[in-house]
Amino acid sequence: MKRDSRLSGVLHVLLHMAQQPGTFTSETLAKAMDTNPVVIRRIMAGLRDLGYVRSEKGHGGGWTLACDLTKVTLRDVYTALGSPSLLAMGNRTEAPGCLVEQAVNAALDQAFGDAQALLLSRFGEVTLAMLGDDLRKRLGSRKLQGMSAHGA
Amino acid sequence: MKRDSRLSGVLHVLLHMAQQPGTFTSETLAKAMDTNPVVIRRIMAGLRDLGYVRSEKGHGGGWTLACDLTKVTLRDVYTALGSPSLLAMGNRTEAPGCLVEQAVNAALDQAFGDAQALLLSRFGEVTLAMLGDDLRKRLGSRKLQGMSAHGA
DNA sequence: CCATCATGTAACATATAAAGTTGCATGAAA
DNA sequence: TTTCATGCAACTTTATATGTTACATGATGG
Repeated sequence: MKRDSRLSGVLHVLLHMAQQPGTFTSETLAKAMDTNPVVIRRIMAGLRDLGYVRSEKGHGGGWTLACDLTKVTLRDVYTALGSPSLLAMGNRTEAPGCLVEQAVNAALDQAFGDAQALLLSRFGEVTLAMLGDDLRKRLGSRKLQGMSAHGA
Repeated sequence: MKRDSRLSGVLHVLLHMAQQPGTFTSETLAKAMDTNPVVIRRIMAGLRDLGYVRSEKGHGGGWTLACDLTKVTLRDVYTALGSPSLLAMGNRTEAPGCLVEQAVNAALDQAFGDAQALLLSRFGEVTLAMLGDDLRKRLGSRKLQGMSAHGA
């Protein structure tokens, strides 16, 4: 399966925006992420609907942060993306008539459920502000070497 | 992403075989699983290479179990499949130059790593024999209703 | 009012990986 | 030597994330 990197992508966008106040166009963000503006709008749509960011059209328009970064967790962002499936593996058949399959599903579902719960729990423990703090640390040590955030 | 059901599938096959001694052709197993014989051979190849099952050609040939079901865990089976990726999500870019991306990756990798470790650990706790026991329980209660393993 | 800018969205194209299918080679048994 | 079964390569199909194009919508500045 192709790995889903939307969560990674949207966090990257949010963290970039958190680095300085103001509005950012999809094109600006897309360039920083080396992707297409439409992709930015796509992954941001859910966040807008939930009020974490705002978007405005026309001159001077673009995206702005509209939430308390200390309150929004990775889990909130994940939910805003529509809670895409976390696991690459699944049951061959859901609700099978075959008892053998039922036994297999029961065993796997147990493990899958635990892993999903753990992931969501971890996501819930990390706020965007924490990511920003970590980033500032990285920026600090990098600045000592005279390099920028995107530096080679 | 399309969900990988090979682990589910191969466990189904093994559990079917464990229900009665003897050899099973790929075609027989494929019919029970409602799939193609080549798919069976494909998902069984790794298990054969590791000695968990044997395959023989020609008249009377087919697949036979060749392991102690109390010793082989779901993790062993997973490994035999080639340890396919467990998570549906991943980082947008591995080893990025962008510090923002590095911060995002660090946070996600933590959660992803924990979830993977938990899954592997759970897999390691469940043997094929345990699956068989669970299946027998299910068969028992179903028999009281006059139904077979595949019965609708 | 209108030209410009930016988002919103649909539609289409591409990439990747699992699952299914076909064809044939290999080898064992009757 | 015919039949049966696996081994395997190559191809098709399907699903999904990602990328791209085109155009509608609406806001701003002239």
